[in-house]
Amino acid sequence: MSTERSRPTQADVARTAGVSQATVSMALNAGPEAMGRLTEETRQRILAAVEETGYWGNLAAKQLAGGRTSVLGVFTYEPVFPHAASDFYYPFLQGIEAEALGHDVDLLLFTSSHNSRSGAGGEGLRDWARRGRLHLADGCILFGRHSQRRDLAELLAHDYPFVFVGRREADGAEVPYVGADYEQATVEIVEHLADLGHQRIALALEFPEHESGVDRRRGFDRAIQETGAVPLILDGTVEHTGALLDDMLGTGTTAIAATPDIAATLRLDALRRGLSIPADLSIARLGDPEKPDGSTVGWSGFSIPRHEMGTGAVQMLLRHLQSPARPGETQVLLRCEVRASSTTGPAPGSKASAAARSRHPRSVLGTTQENTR
Amino acid sequence: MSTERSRPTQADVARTAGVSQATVSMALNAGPEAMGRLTEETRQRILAAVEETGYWGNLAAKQLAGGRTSVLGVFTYEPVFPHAASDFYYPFLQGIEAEALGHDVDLLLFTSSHNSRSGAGGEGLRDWARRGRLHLADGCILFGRHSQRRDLAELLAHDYPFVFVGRREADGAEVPYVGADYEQATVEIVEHLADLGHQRIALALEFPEHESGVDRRRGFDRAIQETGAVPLILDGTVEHTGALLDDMLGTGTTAIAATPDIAATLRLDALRRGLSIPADLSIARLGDPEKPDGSTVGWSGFSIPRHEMGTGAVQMLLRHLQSPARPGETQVLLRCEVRASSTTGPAPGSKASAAARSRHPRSVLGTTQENTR
DNA sequence: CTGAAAGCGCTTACAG
DNA sequence: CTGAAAGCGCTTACAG
Repeated sequence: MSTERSRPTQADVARTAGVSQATVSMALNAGPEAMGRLTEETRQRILAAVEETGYWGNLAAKQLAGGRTSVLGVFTYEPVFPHAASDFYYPFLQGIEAEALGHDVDLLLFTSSHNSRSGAGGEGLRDWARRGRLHLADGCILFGRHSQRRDLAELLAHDYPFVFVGRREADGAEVPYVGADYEQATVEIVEHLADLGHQRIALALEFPEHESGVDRRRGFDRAIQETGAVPLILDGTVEHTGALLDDMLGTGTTAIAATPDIAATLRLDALRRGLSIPADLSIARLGDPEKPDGSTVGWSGFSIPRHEMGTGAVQMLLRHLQSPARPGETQVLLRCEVRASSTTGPAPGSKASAAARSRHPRSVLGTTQENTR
Repeated sequence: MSTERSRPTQADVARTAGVSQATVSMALNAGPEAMGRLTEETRQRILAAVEETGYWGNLAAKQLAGGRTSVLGVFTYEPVFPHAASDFYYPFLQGIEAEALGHDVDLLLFTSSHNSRSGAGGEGLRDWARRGRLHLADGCILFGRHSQRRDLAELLAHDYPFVFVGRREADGAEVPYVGADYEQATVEIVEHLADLGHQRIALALEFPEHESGVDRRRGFDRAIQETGAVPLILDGTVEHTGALLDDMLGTGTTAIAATPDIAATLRLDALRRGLSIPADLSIARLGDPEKPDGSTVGWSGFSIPRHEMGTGAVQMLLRHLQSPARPGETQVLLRCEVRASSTTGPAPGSKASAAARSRHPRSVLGTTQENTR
């Protein structure tokens, strides 16, 4: 309960403790190693003085003098505030938080909502960057689908420490990230379908241009090569799943791998047309749904280790903060949990046996492990 | 695209622009008033140098030297991250954001979720405060139901600028807030019921101890005095609305004012018992529901000016930041929109006319205006 | 084991 | 109209 006008400083504490200001600094930041450099008695005296004066510390000064703030920023290209789509992002945040808590660092949310609304008035990340406000935090965790390449490039050029949750690219630079291995997961899904006897397999991606779409596409192509199945690339929009169905049926395609929202509406469309799943058509879901649809369908597909991506990103960031990132150690892909369930089955007319499923035991078990690319 | 190892400083900019460091500072912070103190030509030269060097500014230094960061903090005692209850809080945040955007200040979210989970590891606001991290922002907007009095007292004692969204009390100190006038709104609701001929009126509050409950209770008591109705104070829990109904029916009470969640379940209970609303029972809702129940019921009751509370709080905070708050100007209550709809009607057996409703024309119009207490 | 001193990158009077 | 200087509150070598 200080009655002074302005906040007490270390000098104030030092005065009432009868030591020098530098000693106060020592006592306050004493890591285990420096601990022995102070008498326990003076340390206690100083702590008492801290209480007495109501000293709080001045982060700005601390930071300026070269110390860390122990604050990590979180910037999201998606609206963080409650919102339909945000259920998808919640697990990421939980992971980030849990990990931060474990390391005793605080989290600061840089709000980007200017960005996600109308676009008026703000440019999101770049705004924060340009004004130097990003440096309120030692480094930053980024996530969200609508990231901008030039943002990342700018951050990289300025040597600002950050880690993206999800694989991202920037022009001519190595973006640090902790992502999910969509490519491998998609490979396994397509192989699973081929094993079930499907000869013609379709792919529908909601965001084919996006990194997450590119990865799935790459996995699809690879698996098609390996399995010798006939591919059908569909122009994927959630709105026109009817057209997708027509295309598939017209070409004799009996299985499809699709991003979650497309898969869900496609399934409903198919059922509405009297098709039965998986007897007439197998559908596999390439990821977790953005918006939980409350369905209890036993989807075949893979799920994204969102929590682990969050914790992993924080770990990587803290690591980079301690010692500069070495190239090749900045990009990590986590394994997705792949599972076969009730929306995929043997191709119509084929006699794929139960044994077919045993080809990828690992994927069905869904172990999560790191993969450095 | 600087290739230097560390971030460029004003000194670097000054060197390449051929001016002094202080001049760079001037040029960069030139408010309209100081604008005339620089040649347009040198200003341009400096801005060019800023681009060239990739200067970003150092907020810590800026703050330490006495300048503002132009960053406002937002601390919420509720989970900000997507959550059932958060729909209730969204409008507050929208208001806060909109206003901040208008004043060109950025918003920082101090995450408090440590707090809302298990309580392990963190104490929320006090954590931020003690480590001095609150000062990353010039001041702070607070909200959420689970605020701690001692937190506010501590902030006040340290002269940290903040404004609470919602009326809050602290021991022996004047907490700055922009709240909603629950007392007046409740008065109007009860008067409305009395006007409809109800002689016995019940009150059920979910959080009677909380400031928001105390205010409603005060309004209820006042209106009971004025109208001469017989009060019935019910022990309000959402879980036992059945018991509430019994109490009411047993005492011949024909109308009730209740906080939103109680009102909603009470209504369902009543309907289930074959009661008709409002013919047998009038129910008025004292506020907005925390969790939208998706009902399309035309509730009689009042709604909380959440968006305006958000904008008002930011305005007050910015005002206090410019010039220290004068006592008496720190507590504002906004008017709630009161409306009579289909869950309230004439008391059974009474002959209250339509004219009864005209007694409080203002409240029915629901104008929002400030009220300094 | 503790203190005196330099310096972090700014802003803000104060000189010229 | 621009520059030199002090100072914000810390941390971190460097002396004693």
